[in-house]
Amino acid sequence: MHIAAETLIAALRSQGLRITKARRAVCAVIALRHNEHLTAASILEEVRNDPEAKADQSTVYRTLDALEEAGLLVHSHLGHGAAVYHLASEAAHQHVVCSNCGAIASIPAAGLSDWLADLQRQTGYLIDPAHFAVNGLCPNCARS
Amino acid sequence: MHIAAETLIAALRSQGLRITKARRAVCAVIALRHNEHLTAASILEEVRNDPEAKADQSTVYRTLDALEEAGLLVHSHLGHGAAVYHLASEAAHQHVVCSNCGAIASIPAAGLSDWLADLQRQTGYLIDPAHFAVNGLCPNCARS
DNA sequence: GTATCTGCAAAACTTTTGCAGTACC
DNA sequence: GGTACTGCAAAAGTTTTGCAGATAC
Repeated sequence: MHIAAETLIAALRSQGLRITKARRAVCAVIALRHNEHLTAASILEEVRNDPEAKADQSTVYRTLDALEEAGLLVHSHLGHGAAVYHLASEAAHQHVVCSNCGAIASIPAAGLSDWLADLQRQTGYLIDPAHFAVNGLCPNCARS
Repeated sequence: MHIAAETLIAALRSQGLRITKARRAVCAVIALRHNEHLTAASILEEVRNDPEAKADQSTVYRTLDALEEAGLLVHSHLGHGAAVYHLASEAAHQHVVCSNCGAIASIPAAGLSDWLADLQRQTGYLIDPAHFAVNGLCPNCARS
């Protein structure tokens, strides 16, 4: 799965939002690293490494909010620490979070749709199948 | 499902931990309210309402840690706010969290074991089937 | 008696917000 | 030119930690 920073930028523009250096920088990082588990902190650090572009913490958060509002990004609070962001356009996948060390693994969603449909019927909630988290112990921590 | 505060206390004692007023108070709240979605804050408030027993914030957290360490309690960070605690002895269940307002609903686990087994094979993670979270929109928020 | 636990206070961490100035359209 | 965005700084909310004194065993 690949997405260009320009795609994100274009989407922001089409929402009537202004395109600034800070927003370009954040979009660039997301486009480049979307297959990792991005946190606001890691995005901020990455942006700061780029001598061309700088953006404040609050601007990063505001940009992430804007992207989420535009439906391009989703985030959630998986473990004990910071929220994880990823592209809404990515294939649905699950996260497994280590209860001990916080390590995160991804696995594709499969064999879940029936269960999710049931869940939706039972709770009345509109389930977001693209994103949820399972707790467990990662191989390392399980050994101890 | 019912559990007595004494059961929790006994478990702590059997771990070689000392039984104090603060720990009794926290255990009492958990025993009483375990079917709600307990947060550290709500437990603290409850303990403070009891004129007999008082416990500091940090003591509540440390007691919750101790109970978790003893395998009696689990907690996880479901939404944007505080972590939710519940008894490990409770029947496995899932949480559905509203991405918008943070409302939480529970549903029983069913039809998931196969999928979880697969997940365990694929990731090497030792999955905790008793606890995980699905994101979605609650009926109220879904309407808007 | 002594190791463990508590309360207090302060810090750590993530995220949000107010506001004056900057820059996009 | 005017509105939207940015940076800075400070606050809010949850959880952790250091330490001196208290208490369970």
